[in-house]
Amino acid sequence: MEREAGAGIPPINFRSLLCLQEAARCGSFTDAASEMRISQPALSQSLAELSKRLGAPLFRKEGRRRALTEGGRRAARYADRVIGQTADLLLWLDRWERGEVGLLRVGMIDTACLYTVPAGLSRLREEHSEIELNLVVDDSASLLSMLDEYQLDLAFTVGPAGEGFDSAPVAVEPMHIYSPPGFPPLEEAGGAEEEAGRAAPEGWALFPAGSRTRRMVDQGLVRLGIQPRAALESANPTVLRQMAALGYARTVLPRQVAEAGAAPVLEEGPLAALRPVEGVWRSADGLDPRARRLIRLVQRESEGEGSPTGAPS
Amino acid sequence: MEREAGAGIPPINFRSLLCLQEAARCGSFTDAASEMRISQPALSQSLAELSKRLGAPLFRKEGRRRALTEGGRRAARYADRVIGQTADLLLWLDRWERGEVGLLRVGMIDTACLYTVPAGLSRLREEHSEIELNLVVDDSASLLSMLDEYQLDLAFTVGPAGEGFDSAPVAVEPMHIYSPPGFPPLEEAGGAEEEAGRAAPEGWALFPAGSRTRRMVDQGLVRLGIQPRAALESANPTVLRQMAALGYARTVLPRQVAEAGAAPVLEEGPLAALRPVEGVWRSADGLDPRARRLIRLVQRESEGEGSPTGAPS
DNA sequence: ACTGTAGATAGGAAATGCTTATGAATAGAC
DNA sequence: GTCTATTCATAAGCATTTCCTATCTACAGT
Repeated sequence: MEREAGAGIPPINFRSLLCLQEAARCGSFTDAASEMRISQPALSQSLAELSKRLGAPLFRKEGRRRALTEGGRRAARYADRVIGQTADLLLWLDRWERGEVGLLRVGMIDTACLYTVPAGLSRLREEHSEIELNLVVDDSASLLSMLDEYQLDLAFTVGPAGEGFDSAPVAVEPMHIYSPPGFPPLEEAGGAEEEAGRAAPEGWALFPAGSRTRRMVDQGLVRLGIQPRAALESANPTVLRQMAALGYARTVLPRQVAEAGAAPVLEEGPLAALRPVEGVWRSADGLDPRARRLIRLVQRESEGEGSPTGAPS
Repeated sequence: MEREAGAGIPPINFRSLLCLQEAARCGSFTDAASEMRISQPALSQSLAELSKRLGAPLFRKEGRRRALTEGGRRAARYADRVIGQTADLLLWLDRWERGEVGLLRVGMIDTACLYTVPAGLSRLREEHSEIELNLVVDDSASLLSMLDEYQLDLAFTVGPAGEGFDSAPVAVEPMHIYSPPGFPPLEEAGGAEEEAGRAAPEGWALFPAGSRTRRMVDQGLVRLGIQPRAALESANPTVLRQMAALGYARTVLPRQVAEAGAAPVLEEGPLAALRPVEGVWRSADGLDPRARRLIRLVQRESEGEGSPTGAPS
């Protein structure tokens, strides 16, 4: 047998609970009705209905007034509780709608987590400590699929987002070619593999094949007349910087990443790509209010550094 | 300004909360509707109304199904709570109507408290420990006025109860004249005040003038040709017995009282009155279910001792 | 007995809720 | 790709509920 949850519960209307609460408080139907801005017969009937549905008398005649029975007192306490809980729920839902409370699940690519987003995230936690945050760091493609599967509410990824998503730009990261100190000039790196005096560079340290950034970088390098061979692949830009810094390979990095490390300093070459970082969400559901708040804060905090060119819808 | 308690709370119907609960449980509107034995559009509309009234979206489209939003989950938890509390209330009210729980305020005259009622009271506490008892012992007139003022639900008093009250008999107490051991024969007590050899009785130890029992006793004594002079008045029958036992006066007592004491034993004279003890309640409100239970138990327990001749209505 | 007050009842209008029939969007099969 | 089944939304009609105004009954105080 199925559990018959809630079976046999009569159709009670909240108005009738308010009537009961007010009548209990006022000790008079007439006063309670005028407090509630409804007519006396309406309140009277409402209470009669409630009594019938609860299956017990809530009032007894006492002179020409009506006094609560014991069951009535119990029902009134119940009404107080329920109305209180309802008021709480309404308040919470209102704040939820405004984006002041609730859960926000955010996905970010590495550089967003390292540079673009954290300032805004801090501001959000300062200004709205009741927003619960869930953070995930992964590559753009994974984040977008998590977004699509409702495991995230917002993702900061490399644009463009594509079908089914809306987005707002939060930063544009200039990606330059970076070479280890003392590497031969870049022009020769494209064709001549053998170099006199010291070991020629084996290849490039690059984002993984198939990633959005890698595609972007490949195209940029091709435009520069370079056909790179990937000697090392990593989704972690810090790893790429480290490899370059150790002299194993050239790489292509967002400038913030390249400049972030301690010495040794990499030599900045030409611009290979402009990587747009966007806040992305499912267009079907619209932008979560908490997500909108975060995007705004991220944009404000990164003003001047990246180039936020549009506001979230 | 008045406190605007519960203002702005929309008219929510419990059906819609049940819909939400069921939809959350089933994960499907169609299934939830069939569980609730209503049509799918009814449930769908009910939820749409609820969402509108709460002012927040409870579901989002996810494929061709609808999934709870965070607000929806919160609202569903709220619905669970409210429905649970409602079920509790309904259960309690039902048991209250059946007289299995609740408060019972009982008033009793002394002898009822001492002899007639306690056995029934014990049974009631054994069988229905959830009935909260409030006991008052006083004279019949006081008890009836407390009953009238809604300070009692039931009173065991000397009948008849009178206008505005209903009653059920629970016992009839034979009240005999009791004389101290060695007192002169009763015939002489009426007229001759002086007696040879020892001090004649000063008079009678009687219930207070104005009390129901006193009136009853006075009439009985008159019928026996006795015009009693009250040497001592007390509402406490044990006091009367004690005075008689000490040889100060004759008295008229319910037999149970007279026989209850330790030695010395009083000499039982003729029957002066038959005092009816009744369970009494306000006719306007009908008999409280708990009171009915107690009356039944008192009648059953006193079977053979008193003479219960009728059942409570 | 007269009067004012508290609540109940009656009749009608508006809102709410339910039903069946149908439409739109989606997932899965072919 | 098209076809089909499924899931929910929408529409139209009817029943119920809820509220109003007007009136009535019961009671308390004079």
